Amino acid sequence: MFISIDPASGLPIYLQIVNQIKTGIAMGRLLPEEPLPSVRQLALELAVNPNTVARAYLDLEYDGVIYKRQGAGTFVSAQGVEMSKNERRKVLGELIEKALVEGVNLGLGEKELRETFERVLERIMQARQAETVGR
Amino acid sequence: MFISIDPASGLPIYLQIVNQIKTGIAMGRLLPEEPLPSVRQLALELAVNPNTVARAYLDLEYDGVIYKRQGAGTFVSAQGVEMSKNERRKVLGELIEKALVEGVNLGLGEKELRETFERVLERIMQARQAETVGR
DNA sequence: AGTACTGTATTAGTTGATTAATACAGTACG
DNA sequence: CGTACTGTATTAATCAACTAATACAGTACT
Repeated sequence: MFISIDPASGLPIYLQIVNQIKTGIAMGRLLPEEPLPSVRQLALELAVNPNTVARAYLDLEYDGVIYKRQGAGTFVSAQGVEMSKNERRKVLGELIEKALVEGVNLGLGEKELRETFERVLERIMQARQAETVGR
Repeated sequence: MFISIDPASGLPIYLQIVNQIKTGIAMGRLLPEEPLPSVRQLALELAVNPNTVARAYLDLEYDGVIYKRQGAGTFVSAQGVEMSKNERRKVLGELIEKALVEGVNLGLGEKELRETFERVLERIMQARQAETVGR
């Protein structure tokens, strides 16, 4: 697995797991229906209590990006967020606003904000395509 | 003052203050060198301990968006973040990545991501211009 | 100088988040 | 059917975040 914990990060372990898995899915490194490591397996690998991993998986399930089947394991969802498109746009809008407010207060101009956005978007989209092509 | 606290928000009071002031500055509702309400005044208004407001102001000062002068009060900085442009882009990039990862996992496509970004950016830029023109 | 305003420091109480130990319960599959 | 794997529940310890009470210290301004 590609997950690594940084004890000095200050961010709770379970959130580090959540973030990295979310990023992995968004980047296409984890494809729909692909199994995640079992709670125990990942816990062992990260030298962490199984409950901590379970907590991360719980969050991810709540967000709809993974699903679980007792005895079988945990899997990446196939794009199944039960939210209206408007709600999803609202959530996204708030996160983008947060980023832009920060950017403006850092003294960055409209052009730089656009450039940074494009750069990040391109990177994500290219990563996704590279992954979905290779399998 | 335009700040309002939502006790049910879950977000700490001091962070609600920080966010709203940052947004206010980014939107141009608060202009450089403009004074903020005193710690006591805002605390009274929000029915909150002065230290809570002070804590918010401390964060804002650390981020460089305000500065304080004993006896005189607290003021909006004039774009004074001491960070290289590269560092600032990195910070912004991380926040945008976070937003985009979330957006992708919500099932939004490239087009919708762009649209949402443009919508939010336009809103901020227009607000800024409206404010800076009116004074 | 004195009064009334600024922000600051100290201390302490409360609460919730985080993680872990450990024991439980359900499913796969030889 | 039983063993070995899944995830789950319970409980508890620890720690840090948050907020408040209260007292302190510096500046403005008449």
